[in-house]
Amino acid sequence: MRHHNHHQHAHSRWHNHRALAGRFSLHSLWHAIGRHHHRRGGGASGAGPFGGGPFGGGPGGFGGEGDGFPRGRKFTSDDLQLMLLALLAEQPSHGYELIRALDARSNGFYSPSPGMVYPALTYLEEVGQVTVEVEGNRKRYALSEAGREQLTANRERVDLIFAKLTHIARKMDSVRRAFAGEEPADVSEGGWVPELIEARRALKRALLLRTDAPADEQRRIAAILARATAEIEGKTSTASV
DNA sequence: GCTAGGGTAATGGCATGGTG
DNA sequence: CACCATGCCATTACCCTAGC
Repeated sequence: MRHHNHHQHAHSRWHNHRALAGRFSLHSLWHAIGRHHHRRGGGASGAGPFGGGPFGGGPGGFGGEGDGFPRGRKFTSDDLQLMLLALLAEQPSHGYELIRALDARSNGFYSPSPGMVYPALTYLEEVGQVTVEVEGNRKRYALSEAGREQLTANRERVDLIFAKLTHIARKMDSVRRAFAGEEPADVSEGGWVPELIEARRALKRALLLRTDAPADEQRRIAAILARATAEIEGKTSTASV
């Protein structure tokens, strides 16, 4: 009800480590401002679904062919917020419940840590997209009107994210089975038929070989891909494999 | 002018503490 | 005893500066 005793215990521990830490207080940032916006000054790569992923310009070269399992960052906090909104739209719940929901939905692939979720919820509350109802010392979050609008505005994005989650979940499952030695890799790509997998691989290869293509050539390719995308979205029924 | 290295900032996860 | 919330620490990526 009215138990407000955070930040009491923190001092002792923080004091200890503080000596060797050349850093300064980042912690106050979270609940003070809510959340740090903008990644960095001129950050080039950033807002993708898999976001400023683990592989950027640093060590490790280019790793993810888009698939493979990024062990580090999975989703941007932007995307996380959208997912939270979507979940809350279905049913108001506590922060912990949301974590578990995400975890379940992705077959354990994506279980955002508390340190990520709670600040996100706090932020959403601050911008008025969710409302908080304190029940004892738990907080029940619910979607607000503004949140509903935000969700509607980004419906497409949300669907994409969840689709990706489902896709990964299936893949996860098949990998698990592979480890168990049950089935080889019949559906290793998450339920895609071999023809599709092969086609996608061929496409990647073709693109890689043209990594140095001049601008005109790149535009031509872009047009082709755009056309393909349109066609895919246009007639989802008959697979032209 | 280009490449390499170092430094700074941000994100994600883990650990601790508290309450029902 | 189990579950939830908060805070701190560690790791990773990006940008800037120095040297060749």
